[in-house]
Amino acid sequence: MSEENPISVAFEKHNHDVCLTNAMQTAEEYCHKQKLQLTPARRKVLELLLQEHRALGAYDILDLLREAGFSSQPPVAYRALDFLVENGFVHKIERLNAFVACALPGTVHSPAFMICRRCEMVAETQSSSSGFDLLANADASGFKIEQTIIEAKGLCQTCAEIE
Amino acid sequence: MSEENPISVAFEKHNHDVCLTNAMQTAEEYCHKQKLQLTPARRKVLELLLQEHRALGAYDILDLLREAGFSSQPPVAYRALDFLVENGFVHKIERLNAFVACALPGTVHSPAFMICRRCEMVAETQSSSSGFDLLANADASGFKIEQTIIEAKGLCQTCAEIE
DNA sequence: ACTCCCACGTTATAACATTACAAAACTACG
DNA sequence: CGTAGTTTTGTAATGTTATAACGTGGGAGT
Repeated sequence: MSEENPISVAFEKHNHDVCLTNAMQTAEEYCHKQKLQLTPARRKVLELLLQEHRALGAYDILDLLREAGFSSQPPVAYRALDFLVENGFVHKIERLNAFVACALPGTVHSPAFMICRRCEMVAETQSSSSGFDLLANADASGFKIEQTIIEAKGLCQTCAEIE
Repeated sequence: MSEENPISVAFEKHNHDVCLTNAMQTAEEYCHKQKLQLTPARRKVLELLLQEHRALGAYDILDLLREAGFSSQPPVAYRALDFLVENGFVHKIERLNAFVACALPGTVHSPAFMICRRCEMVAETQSSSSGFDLLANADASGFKIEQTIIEAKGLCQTCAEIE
C-alpha cells in the first residue's frame, strides 16, 4: 500500500489546473514510452474529461469536440474514448453510459467509483479487493475474474448537506 | 421448459424446473402480501428470465413477449422490467444493458455478479461488503452510498476449460 | 355511479453505439 | 528517399437501448 491515499479526489478541494496539467503530462510521457499516438482528438477528449471532473456522455464530448473545431460524427468520440479507456486514461461508468478521466493514470489499478446522483460528480477510489467476498465465491465456483466494475451511487457530502 | 439452451445452465448444475417454480411462487406470495399486481406481462417477463438463466436485453424480451402474444412496443418490456427490478425480482446488469432474474428473490441483499464473456451466463453472489475498501473510503469522504453495483467479467469454469 | 389510481396501448423520439469503406497520415526499413 | 504496411481519420448509414407523452381501460373504495 502506498503512503499517500489520494481517495475521492473529486470531492475534495484541489488545484484543478495543476491536476489537469499533471495528468496530461503523465499521458504524454506514457504514450511516448509506449509508442502510442496521443493524437489531437484523443488529447482533446482527455483534456475535456479532466476539465469537467465528472462523467460525460459520448455525445456531450462530441458537442465539445465540435465547438473545438473537430469533426463531430459519433465514431470520432468513440474512437478517442476507446483509445483512452484501453490505455487507462479514462474509465467508463457503466451506470451512466458515460466516461470519466482516470484519477491515477499510468498505474495498474482496479478502480471503484462513487457517483453523486445530485451533482453527478464521480470520485474514483481503489478496490484492493482483499477480503472481498466476490473473489472468494469466484474461486469456489471456478470463475476466472478478468475485470470487475464497482460503482456506488449516492450523495456526496456537499449534496447531502444541501438536501 | 421449451426449446434450446444446452449451454451450461448456470455455473452449477441444478434442477431448473424446480428453480423456476420456486421463484415464481415466491414472487406470487410476495406480491400478494405487498398488494402488488403481478400482471400477465410482468409474470411472463419474470418467467422468461427465470427460464433463460442468463441476461436478456429488453428487446430480446420484447421478441419473446411478441411470440407469447403480448404487445411488443418497448414500453411494455421496460415497464415490466422496472416493476421487477424495483421489487427485487430482477437485476439489471449494467455492463450488458441486460436483465437477469434474481437468484434470491424476496430477501434484502446486495448482489454481485459474475458474467462469463463466452457463454454470457450470469451468476449472482452476495457482497456482504464488510471490510470492503469502497465503504471505508466513502465514510472518509462523507459520501453516502445508497446502492452499489458490482459486476465481474471473466470466464466461467466450463468456458475456461473449453478455451 | 363516480372518482382515483394504476396499468396498459401506442406513437414517436431520444440517447447511446457500431459497421463499413475510403482516404490520409504515420512507420519501418530496404 | 520511396514504398509497403499499419494506424488513424472522415463520413454516411445504421443498429441498439431507453424514454416521453398522451390517451384508454379496469378495479377499489366511497
